[in-house]
Amino acid sequence: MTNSFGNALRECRRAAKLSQRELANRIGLDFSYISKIENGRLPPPSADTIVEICRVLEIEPEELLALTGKIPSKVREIVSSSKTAQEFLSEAQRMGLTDDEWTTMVKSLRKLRGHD
Amino acid sequence: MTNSFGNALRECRRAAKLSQRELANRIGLDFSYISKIENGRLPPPSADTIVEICRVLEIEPEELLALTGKIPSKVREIVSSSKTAQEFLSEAQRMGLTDDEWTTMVKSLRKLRGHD
DNA sequence: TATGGAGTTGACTAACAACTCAACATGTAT
DNA sequence: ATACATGTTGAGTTGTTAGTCAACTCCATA
Repeated sequence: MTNSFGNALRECRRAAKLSQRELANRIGLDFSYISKIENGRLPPPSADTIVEICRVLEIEPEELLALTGKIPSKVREIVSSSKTAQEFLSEAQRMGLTDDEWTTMVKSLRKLRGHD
Repeated sequence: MTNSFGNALRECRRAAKLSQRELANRIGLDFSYISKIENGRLPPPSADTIVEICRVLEIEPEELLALTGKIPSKVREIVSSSKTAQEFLSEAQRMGLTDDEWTTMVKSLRKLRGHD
């Protein structure tokens, strides 16, 4: 529980068969930073960096992000720029949506346009 | 456009008939800080300070908070704790929802349960 | 046994956030 | 004219975020 992010990152990185150096190079970070994060010596990186890491590891960023309590800047942008989006989220918060209900909403979202 | 928060704050403060010094004193801030914020010389204060300001001015903090582009803590909580909620928002971001579409989503949200 | 790849650690830093302090300007009432 | 409340500004402070750099250690294999 103390270092769930670091542990998850290490697992994902190993699953992708990358060394700390390789991963770090592809994002443009110092490899020692990766090491410290994996060992919980430093807190998780910024949301944007997490997204970058996931891009390189070819995994979806949601799980790692959820472990950190951080919100990616793109998402923050829509949330803070659209009044209607805020309304939506306030309502969702008020209702206290379950995971299943969120999943239903994702489906509604996809039905909004023809299904791509 | 450039300084909506500062302008709104100034209006609210004047409506409450408080000087910058009075307002600042009641929160425990330096009055010159209020001045700079009102003039857009400094960015809006922290969310907590905004809430304090609103408490003193006897107004609801939502409007001023919304002007700052900061994510209200309620919303931040759901978004950061639920992987599915993040998935939803990432998808919404990817699709670039219009305001009308967000409104549709709010309706879907309400249909999710019987109408409370 | 030495060469190289992988990981760990301590010390340091640049940029930013959220302010304070001191000095000065301006407007108003006396 | 002056006294005082109010507002503005430049410069500096303190803490946090998100890392870097150089110096190690450990391990496999040629």
